[in-house]
Amino acid sequence: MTRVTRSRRRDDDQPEVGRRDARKQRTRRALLDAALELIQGEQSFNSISLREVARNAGVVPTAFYRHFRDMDELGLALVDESLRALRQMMREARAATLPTSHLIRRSVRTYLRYVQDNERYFQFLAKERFGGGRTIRLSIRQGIQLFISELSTDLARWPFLTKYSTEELQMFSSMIVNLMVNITELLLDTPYGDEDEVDSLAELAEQQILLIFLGTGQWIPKSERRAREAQNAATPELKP
Amino acid sequence: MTRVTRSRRRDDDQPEVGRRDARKQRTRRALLDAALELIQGEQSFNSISLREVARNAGVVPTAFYRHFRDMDELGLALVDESLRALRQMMREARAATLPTSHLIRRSVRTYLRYVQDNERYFQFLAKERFGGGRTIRLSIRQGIQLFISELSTDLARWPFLTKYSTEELQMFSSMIVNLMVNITELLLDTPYGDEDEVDSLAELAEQQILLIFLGTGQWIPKSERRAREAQNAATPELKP
DNA sequence: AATTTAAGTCAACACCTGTACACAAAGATA
DNA sequence: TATCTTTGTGTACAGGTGTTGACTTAAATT
Repeated sequence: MTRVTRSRRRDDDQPEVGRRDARKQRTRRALLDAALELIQGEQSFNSISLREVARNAGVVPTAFYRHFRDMDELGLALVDESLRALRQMMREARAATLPTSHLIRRSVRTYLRYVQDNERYFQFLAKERFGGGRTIRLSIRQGIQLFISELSTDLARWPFLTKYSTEELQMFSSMIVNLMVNITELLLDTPYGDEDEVDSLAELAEQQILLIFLGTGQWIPKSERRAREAQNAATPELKP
Repeated sequence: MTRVTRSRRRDDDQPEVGRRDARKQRTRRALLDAALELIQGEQSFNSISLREVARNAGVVPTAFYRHFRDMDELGLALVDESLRALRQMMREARAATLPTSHLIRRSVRTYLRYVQDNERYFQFLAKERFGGGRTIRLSIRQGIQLFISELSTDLARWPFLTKYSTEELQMFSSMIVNLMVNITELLLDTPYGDEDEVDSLAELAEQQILLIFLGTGQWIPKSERRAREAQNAATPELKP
């Protein structure tokens, strides 16, 4: 019972462009948008129903199944979409090369602006990072881990960080990324258009990142630590 | 139509101890426990139903209303319970006074141990911090802010931090607390009993906290910054 | 001992949910 | 043009949901 009649679908994964597929993509988009909109108003992704999504997309419930097997699959599609958009933005942000302090300032500002412009996606990510099902949670965390790795390789190119192992650089990066995640989540709960609040959040982020860099300046690389261990305390000590 | 018949309830808020109230407290507890248990298995708080909670507590749905107006009220009770327990634990942890590095190590270890022992509460907090309704979200954030303030006043007593303003100390504290929140959320997703993973998480937390303290050692206090501004750059600069 | 109070039960309601199935319409294929 | 394929519709069902009101039962109060 193998399928003999082959449709015009080609073997490569290029998007279809027929009039019918255009229509399909349009309602698929409508479903995704409906879900995002409902998440903003409602509580979380798994407290909205398939019927609600369909209704909000102007489509009958059963039509939903033409696009997604169930709500989980739609959720995964949203994760993918959100992270893909974010990654592209970060790639653009890294294009510019500037002196350190300006680079921090600029990166933070453009990132926060981006979050504001794509609020719906970040609301979704923030809520599902821990609230969602296991698969969704894991794919979000995996996405964040990817950002940490990318930032890590960027840091490796900075002159005053070359002496550190990749493991150490990963730690520095993860602190910065986590810090930004935190700021993001604060930003999402500030009423839209409150530019003063956004400014102070940006300033806070800059200061926190700066503090971390100041810390790295004093951090004793793992490679050097052994030598000092012989005559000194085990862990790098604070200067009182 | 003021109520004339007064029950034996006294005006102070001491807990009642009658046989009937004992019974009431018992099923109230059963409801809270049922909710916590369901949250662990299910997705999030707002995807579990009143009937489920009642059923899981061995009680008929309508009995629920004798204890909580609706699920939101139960949610708030859970927030309160979770944070109250945590605060008490932190108070105990601060009791011991030890040299700096040992104090960090000890605090981190006992905290993580506590999280493991009260996993259900922290699961709930992590999931509802962003996934829940507005009131629950806010009361959780307010609770976290309280920890930041308490840590901040503790830091103020440390000799090498006395030169900083309360605002700056708040920033340091918030970084440490947020860092620990992050570690907590990682801990919650490690399978129970994997002590090696717990150990490496503890070590990671210690290193990150240490890095922040190293940063504070290089941080130029706001009070001194003005004097340097005259002849130097605006923000404290990195030594390359 | 008589009465009041309150925790828990029972049955019922109107509503919403996910999904199955048969069908209509229109684009794609032959 | 005739046939096949696919997207979306309509109907229907079994089950779960929050909330109601009138009830039992036992402890607390008088």
